[in-house]
Amino acid sequence: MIDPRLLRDDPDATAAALARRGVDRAAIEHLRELDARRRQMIAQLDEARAEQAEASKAIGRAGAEERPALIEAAQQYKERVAALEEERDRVVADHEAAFARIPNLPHPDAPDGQEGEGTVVRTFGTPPELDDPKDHVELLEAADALDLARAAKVSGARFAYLKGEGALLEFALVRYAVDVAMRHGHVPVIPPVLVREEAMYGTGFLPTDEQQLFRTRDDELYLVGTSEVPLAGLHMEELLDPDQLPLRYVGYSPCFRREAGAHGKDTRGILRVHQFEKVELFSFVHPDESSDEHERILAIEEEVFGALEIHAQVVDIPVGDLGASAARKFDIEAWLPGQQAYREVTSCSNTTDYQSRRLRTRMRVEQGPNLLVHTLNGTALAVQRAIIALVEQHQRSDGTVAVPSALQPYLGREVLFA
RNA sequence: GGAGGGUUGGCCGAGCGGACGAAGGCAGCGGUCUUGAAAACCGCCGGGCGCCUCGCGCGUCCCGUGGGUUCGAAUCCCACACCCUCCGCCA
Repeated sequence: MIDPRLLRDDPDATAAALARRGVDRAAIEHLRELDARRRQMIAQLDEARAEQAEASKAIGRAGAEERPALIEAAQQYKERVAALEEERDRVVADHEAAFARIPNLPHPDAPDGQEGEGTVVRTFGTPPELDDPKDHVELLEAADALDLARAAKVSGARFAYLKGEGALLEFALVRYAVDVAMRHGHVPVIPPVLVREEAMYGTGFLPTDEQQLFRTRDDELYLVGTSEVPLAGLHMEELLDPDQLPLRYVGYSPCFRREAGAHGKDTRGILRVHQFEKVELFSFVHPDESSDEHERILAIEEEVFGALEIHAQVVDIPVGDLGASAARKFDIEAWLPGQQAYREVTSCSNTTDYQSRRLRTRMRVEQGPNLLVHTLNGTALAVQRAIIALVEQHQRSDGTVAVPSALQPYLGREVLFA
């Protein structure tokens, strides 16, 4: 949710910023009208309530003989307040619904453009030289580290079994990534992965991404698509002391995505599956510090992949491809020899106060009004995609995979699939 | 799954239809005292929204959440959530 006051105080600049994300002027005007009506209704209702309270208090002070007449006279206030409350509720609901669908204001430095038009900021690592690269499915299945056929029988398309060294690879990568994050001050967390609607709404996945979410039938809970959701919710409805900030976490959890609308896309292997595991970075920071924190999180991501000796590029995502809650986003795209393409392996977003406004996570300010904190999230390591990049880039002609030295202590071996 | 108890401000804890945003205590902040500190004493000490003559003002809402009764609800009624105890089940 954006700040309604911004629209009130500086409508032109706000409209211009939102126009970059495709929100048109008519929608802006509609929001302004709803905001004005809402405030008018609140003022009217407050006034009516003040009158009613005054009348009621007079009854309390009055003697027994005067009361019946006063009570009768007070009846009218009750009806008027009730009518105004009803109208206020309607206006507030309209206001909420309209604002909930407005995406976050883009960061001034975020580039214009649509999906696929991002700016490559830099590349790192050395591109592998491979004569006849196999893709991850060939490599992993040959080593019995991946079983897609049986997963399809048990769970359907876009599910997988990681077995043997495939399963060990996950344990090693996760622990490795968590260690890197912890070195940078992030506290490890295993969060709940079933959450209430409120948490989904608060993080901006509802109402805009509903078709991406798995929902439980009997309990009105959602399976999270990322641990960003429960991590963001960790401090909902809290007023934090400034000296508690920044709060930095690293979560490990499975992630569930319906991938509706992605039919026929990335159907091979484990690049795009309904269930995967991810190590996620999350920070709550003072609003002045979110841009710096964003760079910090991106640096951790680069460290994770850099030390795995994976060649990749950092992309500044254009405003047309941002999620609803993000003001700016950087992806790391690793080179996948099996596809001869750079594909997204991490993503980090600065969601400024968009999530904290809905989740009501604030910080105390000595002088002046308390502030909403800024929240940021980033992928330390998405297990399945990291496995793909790792085995495809470090494969050797005999189908074995060289383990980068940073991972060897975690895996307990120098070569996989031997 | 069954039975019972609970949810009040940063914390503890009173209040059980009218003067209650809520006693009292603790913590915190400011002051008096003191060479300094402690103690003692005095004062301050929640949040949201709205208004504006933008004043360290005014109004309104918030005692788990949402409804209801009433001129008036922290207090009465209903539903839900969460926590605790016991039984059952269970990694």
